[in-house]
Amino acid sequence: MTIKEVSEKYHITQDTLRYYERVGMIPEVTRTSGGIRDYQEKDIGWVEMAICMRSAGLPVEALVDYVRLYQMGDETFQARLELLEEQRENLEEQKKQLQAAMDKLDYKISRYRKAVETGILSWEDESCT
Amino acid sequence: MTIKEVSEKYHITQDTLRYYERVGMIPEVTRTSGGIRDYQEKDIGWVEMAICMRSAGLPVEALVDYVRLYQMGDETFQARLELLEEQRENLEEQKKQLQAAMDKLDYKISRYRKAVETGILSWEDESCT
DNA sequence: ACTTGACTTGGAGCAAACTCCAGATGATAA
DNA sequence: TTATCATCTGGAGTTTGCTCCAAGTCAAGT
Repeated sequence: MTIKEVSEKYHITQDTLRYYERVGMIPEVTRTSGGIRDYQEKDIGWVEMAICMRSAGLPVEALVDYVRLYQMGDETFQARLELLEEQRENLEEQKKQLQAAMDKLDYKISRYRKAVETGILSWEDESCT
Repeated sequence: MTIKEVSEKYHITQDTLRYYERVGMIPEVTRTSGGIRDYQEKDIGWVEMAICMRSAGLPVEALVDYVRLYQMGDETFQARLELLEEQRENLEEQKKQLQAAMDKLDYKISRYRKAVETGILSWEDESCT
């Protein structure tokens, strides 16, 4: 698969794909004899995972660390597990904050809607605690 | 409440508090006659809301827009509601991506744990599709 | 062989969201 | 009143994560 095909499949620019590889967020991609990227299934697997993790907000650096450990082989097994667990906890925390903000937004939206109905268009508490 | 007290209460730097005000993410804070910030309840309400929304990833610009509309008065009521609804949808999307990443992480972690038990320390699919 | 178009690299540029700094001013205690 | 400390402002600097560019190479069609 060419870089163009991968970029179209995952709606991500070619520049970003090269960037991910350059910084080590994914391992080096398979090349043709001429030096052109030719994404194999395993390369695409890494791309998918990178996109998924980034879309959830995992830092690039965490993924770089993971790939580095992965390439160091089986001795880094425990370290990799710990890295994943740490990132999982971060996402858990992030989820809580997301939910808190959504709850607040929902509350404000419901009040705005009610205000539209009644024609009373203002109130005091912007924080909605 | 002084800026120091607010910064300690919400674990946010004084610089960030000033920045939020400077860019218009919160309305201008009440001042003493000497020009020193003296956060009142309503100021703190805005700070709380700003911190909550930012922690969920809402862009600064969206909050600036909201405050601007708020300060323009009742004519902007509908626009404010729409802004909130749009941001709510963004969070909904963000939540889905977060969940997808968490599911993937959970799967990987469970495989790593199983591998530790059995002593078989590697497998092929890094993408865990 | 030559042209056209996709792909390559290294490095520069950019937007977002802070973060830090210097020099000035305000508040407080001796 | 003077020293000390907190806070002020405007502006510069930093970090993260891309994004763009120029100059060169590769590949496919004529």
